[in-house]
Amino acid sequence: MPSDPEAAPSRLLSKPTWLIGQVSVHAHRLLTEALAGAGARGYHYRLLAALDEFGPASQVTLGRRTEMDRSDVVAALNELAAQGLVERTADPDDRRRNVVTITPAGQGRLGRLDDLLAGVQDQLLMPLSARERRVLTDLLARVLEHQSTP
Amino acid sequence: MPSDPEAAPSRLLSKPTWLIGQVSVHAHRLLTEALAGAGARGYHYRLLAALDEFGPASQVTLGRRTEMDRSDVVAALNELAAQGLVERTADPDDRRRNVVTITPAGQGRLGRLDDLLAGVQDQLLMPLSARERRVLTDLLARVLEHQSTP
DNA sequence: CGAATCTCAGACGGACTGAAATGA
DNA sequence: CTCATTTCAGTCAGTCTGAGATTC
Repeated sequence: MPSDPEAAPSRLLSKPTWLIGQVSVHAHRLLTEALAGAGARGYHYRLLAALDEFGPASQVTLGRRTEMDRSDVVAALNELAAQGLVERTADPDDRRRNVVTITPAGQGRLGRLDDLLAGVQDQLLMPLSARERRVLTDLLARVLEHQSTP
Repeated sequence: MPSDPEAAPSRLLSKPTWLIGQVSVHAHRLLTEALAGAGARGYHYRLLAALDEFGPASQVTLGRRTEMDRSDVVAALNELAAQGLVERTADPDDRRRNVVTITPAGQGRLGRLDDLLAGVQDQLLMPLSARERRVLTDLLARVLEHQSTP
């Protein structure tokens, strides 16, 4: 019976795809727990961030910007609207569309979630210096950029 | 209507947790597709790698080493055994246990999957130099290490 | 007519839980 | 009796698909 029964095979530990997957699981758990503590979910933050940055938008556009399924956009907006954080109004130019707008309350909420998520980044990247964090972010962004432009 | 309807909010694009999640999704897709082309799944590779590196082991031990659920270990081993890549034998010291062993055919298979996965790493990290790849791997490993030892 | 948008109900694959069977 | 291991059936949450209603 070998020494450490918890150790992962070195084949896996040395593979970027494995490391990224493991870190991603960890990050997702930190994120979900922090948001749950504030009564929110990742979908809510994504939608509020998109509305705050780009202004009012239709639901399909929101789905594209936040990488969300059309179905999940509907459900998450229902929850946000019930709390008065966004408003749905019929688009006068195209009455198939809902134009979704962030409310002042929604912006306040977004600000508080921003602080919360900044704490999560800090928690995740604890072992790295400020410089190393920038390097990591830069490398990841470049890998991601290349994905969309092959 | 703003310019690029595909652009994600900068709040998200600048957050390590978001970047890691996006890269992880991309990496997982590359991995799954490559393995599917060879008629395999990630679980198969993980199990073969653990068996090759640490030698014969019980199913619970394999589950801990590969981060797999006990249930999924059973199913994946069934598939590997059906192809003659592993063998299950009763442990003479504790007959509750199955001792799982990799066969020569399994080692051959593992070698071929290794080549395949090396290609996937290359594909994922295409935009980075060899040095940058090492830096990225090192930073990720340190973040991960800190997770288990808080 | 065909195409796009919103909405809901249900499907679908992956991960996990519970419990039976076996044996220490 | 209690605990550990293997195994299967079933559950569960997250994501996506199909279809209907509406409007262009």
